[in-house]
Amino acid sequence: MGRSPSSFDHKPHLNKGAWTEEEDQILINYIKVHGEGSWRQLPKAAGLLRCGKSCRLRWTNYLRPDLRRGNFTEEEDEIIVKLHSLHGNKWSLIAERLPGRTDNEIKNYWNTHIRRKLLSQGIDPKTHRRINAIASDNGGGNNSISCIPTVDSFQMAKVGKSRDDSAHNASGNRGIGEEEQQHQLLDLNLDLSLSVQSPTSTNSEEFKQKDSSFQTLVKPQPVLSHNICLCCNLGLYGKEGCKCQDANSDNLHRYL
DNA sequence: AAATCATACAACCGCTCTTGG
DNA sequence: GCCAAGAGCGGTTGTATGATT
Repeated sequence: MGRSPSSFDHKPHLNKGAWTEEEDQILINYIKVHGEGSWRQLPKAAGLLRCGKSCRLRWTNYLRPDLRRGNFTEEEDEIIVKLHSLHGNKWSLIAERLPGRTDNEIKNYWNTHIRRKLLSQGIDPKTHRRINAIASDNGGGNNSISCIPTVDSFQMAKVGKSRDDSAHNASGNRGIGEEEQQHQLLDLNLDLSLSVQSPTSTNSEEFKQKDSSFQTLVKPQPVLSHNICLCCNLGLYGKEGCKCQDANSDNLHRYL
């Protein structure tokens, strides 16, 4: 469908590779004046020897003023794992829920940090299920297409964090034992898997559905059925950004 | 100090989706 | 409804930097 993907490639004079400060400045200045959009025309209009695609990427992933640079926080970690367990590699969808983070950044962070962490904990980062559980599933001859994943990984990520923390703590205080952790995980092993998903479902519908299931099943404490903000949906009630105490907030009902 | 390996992340590539004529 | 252009997304690669030998 559409034009050939490489149609922009046969312009030999286009720059590639790392952007220079000068190029960045030109792009920033141009967008300040003209705003985003029309990426195809932008390089020519701005006087950049780049393809529009490259300009868009540079702006959205690096130059946008609302970007939040720096390390991911523990909360962001948790959010990413949760959302990935719901939506898989839908990085743009995940990025929507993390203001100031880009899909590219999250994708990179997933591949370099979280993915590895989950693997080291015996969790398949694709399915969010314990690796031996997957093996036994396969042995069971279950041919149904799997799987909207479980939340094992999220819980394990949290456990991992606390493990890491305790490892750094000389006193070695551990809240709960390995077995108990395992037990808790089993309790929360929510296999939301279904058969083949309807091709007509839109992302947002899909998102709402999954989010509501997720919220219903995962949230451990009682939840009011109204005025729930994003933070609460992600288990961050009362933390920075939580709007639930503000009954008039525009961010309310975001998921409901 | 040099070589090698590992990691992080910016940028590119190829594909699909959306939109307008 | 069809087609082409533009935009966006996810996967992959290239390279700079840090750690280790």
